[in-house]
Amino acid sequence: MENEFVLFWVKRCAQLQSVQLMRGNATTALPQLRQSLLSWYDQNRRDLPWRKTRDAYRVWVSEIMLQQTRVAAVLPRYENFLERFSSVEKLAKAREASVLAEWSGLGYYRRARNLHAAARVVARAGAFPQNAEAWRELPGIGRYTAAAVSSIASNEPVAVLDGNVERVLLRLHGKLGTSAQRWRAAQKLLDHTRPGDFNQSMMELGAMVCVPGQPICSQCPIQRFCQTRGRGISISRKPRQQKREIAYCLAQSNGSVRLVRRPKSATLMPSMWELPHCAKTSDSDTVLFSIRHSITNTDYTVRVIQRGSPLRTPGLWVKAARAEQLPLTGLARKILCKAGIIL
DNA sequence: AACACGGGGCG
DNA sequence: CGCCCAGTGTT
Repeated sequence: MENEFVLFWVKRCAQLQSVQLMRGNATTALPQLRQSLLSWYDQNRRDLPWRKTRDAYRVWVSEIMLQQTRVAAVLPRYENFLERFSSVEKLAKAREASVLAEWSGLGYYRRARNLHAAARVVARAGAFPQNAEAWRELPGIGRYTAAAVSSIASNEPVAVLDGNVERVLLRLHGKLGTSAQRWRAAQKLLDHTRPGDFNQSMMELGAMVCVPGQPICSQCPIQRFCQTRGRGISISRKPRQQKREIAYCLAQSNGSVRLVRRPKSATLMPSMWELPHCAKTSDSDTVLFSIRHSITNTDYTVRVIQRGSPLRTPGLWVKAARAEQLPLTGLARKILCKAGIIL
């Protein structure tokens, strides 16, 4: 009886706090929300390699890699990259082709080019930018990444807004305003004592609990403050994937493979290496294997062809060991791996 | 505000 | 095989 009475008041207070939060005059609910989220994060956060450090360079590299890219895809590549380019000075001194080769398969290669160019700026300056506004001036660093790096590495109280945070905000408040309003909402929520952890806790919540599709509200630490609590709030869909077919030639000889370099002027993956295209096939050609490769909104079915007649293919003969060090496109790497030519 | 830019995982 | 994920820079 007494327990029920207490429970009633706990719920009642939660309701009142939620209302206050929604109306924006909420000075009591906000600290509790922050505390709940941070406690949850402390106990449930995934043990990711970039969370073991607050080193600006390492945080920076992780944020660039994680742009538009899943954690699972970054995981096997992050440590390798940092081993190869162990400091911002080392990265600055490297050739762009080496950086691209290490990035091969991660996609959005402009990220790697910008990271490299920015490393040269930082190395020349002799110091990392000291706040988000300064980070923002480097190529490849937009508003999100500047806030992420600065809050995590330097505890600057500046909020991040990415797809995860937007989804959390949408469900928490039941609506999403304009872009400017979203940034303000995120900033208003931010915990100023632990800004880096708070930012990560918002993104972690979006990734693990407040997921796209059906959120797992039973596990949500801020359910009490949430306006929607799992009621059908979702983000609009993307356009369908187009299907296309394409063929490449796989020509081998004496431990070498035929490769072509994309034009420097190409819009897509300039200067990177791939297999020669196979425009048309003859009866003597063999389909070694087919693989799927999906890029943005195009879903490719790729046939890998071995020429029956010794047709002249463009490109250069490249030793297998050498090919591995080239900036290969993800697809080229995938084909060479599947053919057993590289690892 | 719209578009271009890669690639992988899941069922 | 269909479906899902989400920052930066340019126009």
